[in-house]
Amino acid sequence: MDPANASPFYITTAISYPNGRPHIGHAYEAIAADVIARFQRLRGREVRFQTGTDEHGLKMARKAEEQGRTARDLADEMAGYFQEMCATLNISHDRFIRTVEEDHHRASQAIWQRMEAADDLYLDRYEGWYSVRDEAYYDESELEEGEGGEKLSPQGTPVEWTVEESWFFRLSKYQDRLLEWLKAPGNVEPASRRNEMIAFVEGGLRDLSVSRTSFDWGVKVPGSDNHVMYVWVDALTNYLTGLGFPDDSENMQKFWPADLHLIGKDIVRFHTIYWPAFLMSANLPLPKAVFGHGFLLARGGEKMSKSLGNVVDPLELAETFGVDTLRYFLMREVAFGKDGTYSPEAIVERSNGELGNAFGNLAQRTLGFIAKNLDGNLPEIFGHTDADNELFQTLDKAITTDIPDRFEELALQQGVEAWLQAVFACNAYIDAEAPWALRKTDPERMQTVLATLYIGIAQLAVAIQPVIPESAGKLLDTMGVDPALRTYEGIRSHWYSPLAESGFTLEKPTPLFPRLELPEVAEG
RNA sequence: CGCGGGAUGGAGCAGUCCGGUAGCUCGUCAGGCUCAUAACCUGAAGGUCGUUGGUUCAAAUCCAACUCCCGCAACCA
Repeated sequence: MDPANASPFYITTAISYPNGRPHIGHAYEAIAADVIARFQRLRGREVRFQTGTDEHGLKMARKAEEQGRTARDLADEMAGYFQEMCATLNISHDRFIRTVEEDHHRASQAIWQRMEAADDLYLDRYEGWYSVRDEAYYDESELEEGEGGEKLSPQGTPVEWTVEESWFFRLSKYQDRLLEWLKAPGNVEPASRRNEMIAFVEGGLRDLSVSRTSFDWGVKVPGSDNHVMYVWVDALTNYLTGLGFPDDSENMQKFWPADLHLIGKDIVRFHTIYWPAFLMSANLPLPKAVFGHGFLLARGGEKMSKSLGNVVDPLELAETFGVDTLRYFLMREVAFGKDGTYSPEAIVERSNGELGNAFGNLAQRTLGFIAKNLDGNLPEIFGHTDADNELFQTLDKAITTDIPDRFEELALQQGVEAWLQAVFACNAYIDAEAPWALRKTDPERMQTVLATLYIGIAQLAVAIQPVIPESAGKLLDTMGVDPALRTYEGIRSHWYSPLAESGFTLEKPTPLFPRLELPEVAEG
């Protein structure tokens, strides 16, 4: 294998702020990251995949206070929901990190001390209009008048005049180096996000307030016990914590810098300006790529009574439509990096049309035919024709080039599209060769055709595993494909004849993706 | 000058960074097949790529201006 492909791969999602239950957006990000992680494993890379929750900060503290309990208690409950979501959606993370964990406090304090040692932190006084909701200070000139004459942030959120002693980070010092990093293609994607960030930095950077004294729900600043770190300082550090930082651990050596931070477009600034600056200060390598995906929106026109357009609980969606169907839909429907829409109608349409009719039915008609007409014995190959070889070439191109290349460049939608085209090619092949007709006229040719399809279906199943791991795995199990062969390389090897000769018997298959009906509407 | 997203055949969308036969899914029409989850396959119709101007041998794609639509309560990805 190519050494570049064999190198370790570290991918992270943003850690979720758990002051509410997981919504479809959290699910979207987790699924996308999982697809990428599984894809890289298929390529033979050693993958580390981290997700988790970002539990500190004033909003959590306030929320807990409102509910009359401790922040930790609230955090424990909410983190549980996020862990449950990951489990339900079949997310294959190696670590679910919680920022309240002991090792994370240690890591955050360590990076702080490094920044301090670099002379990048200084104590000063901060006063200004602070929006709790935005967790940001605003300049007087930025404020707007509310209806009652009260002051509002540019986002329309309430602001309070706040004075506090604060540690500051010399962000301005890194302006030039940040620009250089930002401008290198590949570091920040998609390009539209990159350009926004470049414009932001070119507008000039101010030093960043990085500690708070007004509450204590956070990581203590070393040597300043009345300060807790600004929530983003500790949140971003999670990517290091999970690798064992500050220790010179095996994982740090193997996986840092991260290959990909997958985040939402709303927090690109934190990940492509603050985070690289912190790392520069701490003298650590910068992540190789930060990708800001788009948001998922409910499709408009929700007045239609049969629309379920407002269902946003990802677990409910998974329950209604199936985990793999949801995963497939999100990857297939939305151009990765742009905003997208979802609706029950669209999910049902994709599932029935593409998973059910195209792929599921291809497997069903082929495997069912073998089970029925050959007593489940795998068909023998009596020499391939041009048509067979053409199909093999099409499939080979799909699984060696079209699909992996698109996935590699995070064009996930197009990768799935390429897979679907290969599925169509198999359906066209079976129609053209018509094994049901060959059954009477040329049984040997019939067997060869079925064997060709068997190989093709296995390749298709392997190729789409990252997206629909459970269904693809189940199909490959049914087909008797050794798990060790379920990689892009493995499934191209000479596995079919050995399997056929091993005496393996195919059971009568059951439909992989049953037809979905649009759920009955329970309009609230 | 609030921020951002968008305008591509009937619907929903890719493609726009790196100009060069306009692509996909669904729908429609016609035909084929009947192994299969009433699924599959083939063919066809249907687009001046929002407008205007510019650059160019060549623009959906680059530049300028303009028009229209959408989101910005909460949660935030």
